[in-house]
Amino acid sequence: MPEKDDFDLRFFMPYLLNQAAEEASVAFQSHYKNRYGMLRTEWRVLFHLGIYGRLTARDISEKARIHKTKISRAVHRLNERRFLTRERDALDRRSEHLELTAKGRAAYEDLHEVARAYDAELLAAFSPEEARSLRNMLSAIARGEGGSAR
Amino acid sequence: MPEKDDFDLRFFMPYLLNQAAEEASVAFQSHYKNRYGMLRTEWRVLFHLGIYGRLTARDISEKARIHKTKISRAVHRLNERRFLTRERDALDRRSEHLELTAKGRAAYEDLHEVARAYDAELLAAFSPEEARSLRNMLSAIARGEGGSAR
DNA sequence: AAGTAACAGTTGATTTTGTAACTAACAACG
DNA sequence: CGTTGTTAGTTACAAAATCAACTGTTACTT
Repeated sequence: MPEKDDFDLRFFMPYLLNQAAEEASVAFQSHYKNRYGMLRTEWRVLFHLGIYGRLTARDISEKARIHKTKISRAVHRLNERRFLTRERDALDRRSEHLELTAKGRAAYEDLHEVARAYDAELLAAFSPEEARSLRNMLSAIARGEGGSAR
Repeated sequence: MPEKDDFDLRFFMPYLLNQAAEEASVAFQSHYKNRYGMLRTEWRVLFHLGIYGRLTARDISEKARIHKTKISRAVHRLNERRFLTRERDALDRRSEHLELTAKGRAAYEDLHEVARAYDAELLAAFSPEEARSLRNMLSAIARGEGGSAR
């Protein structure tokens, strides 16, 4: 007799994570979308450059775990709109260094502040320990821990 | 002087949630994809019908927070492959009731088991209390709690 | 009833994404 | 050097998601 339902779909992790991610992303999306007409990947690229300063597409791809084609397109658009500059590396002419322009930096700083506020708000319902624990667990899952399947 | 980085993007909730959701979903995807050639939305629809029994597209759309066009297409495909049956409501002929066929139920039961196992595995790195807490927090976020923006 | 609004579900057009194959540049090895 | 292998980034094509408009049906209003 296959024991049926002591396991509820509503608590199935991939599902729950998607729901939560969707909710969180959509709510925040309006900021970079409305204010700067950016797509999610563009916003992420911007954010990485804002934080780390000067990176190649590959650096961003690794740090953010975003596929290089997405990065490529995002960079193209951000450059087109003068949010960043591209500069070929003199020694290795395959790669290029990306950097925010003044305009890009301004957008980053604005959004950074909004992000911080949004984050605080999202976690307001939880205690600091809970929030810390949540972040740690999510990081672990994101890194692909737990899983003999891996 | 705008205080720069006491706030790390890598801990920004929408970002973290997306990473974790992506990781978890992709890892599980192979099961319904390889075994039944289903897409993510199809699998979710199947799962909902498996749990709740008899639903309309709209019910699923609400419960799963999936857009109705996605549901519509998923239902079409699942019906085509005889995983579910569609039946017009006699009283309100706009809506139709969806139900799993024997084949659909078999697939559901199989995947249900796999899901349970996957879930356990995913959470193996955490204690039961941590896991419980994680689920609760994710549910809260998914429900859109915390947020004067709402 | 007639007219308008609201709703379930579908369809088609437009955007985005994902997958593969490609170009250009470097590296390593004989 | 020349061949083979790798890497950074781009592009083309296929798959999928999003958005808007549409069909058919029921509900509401007068």
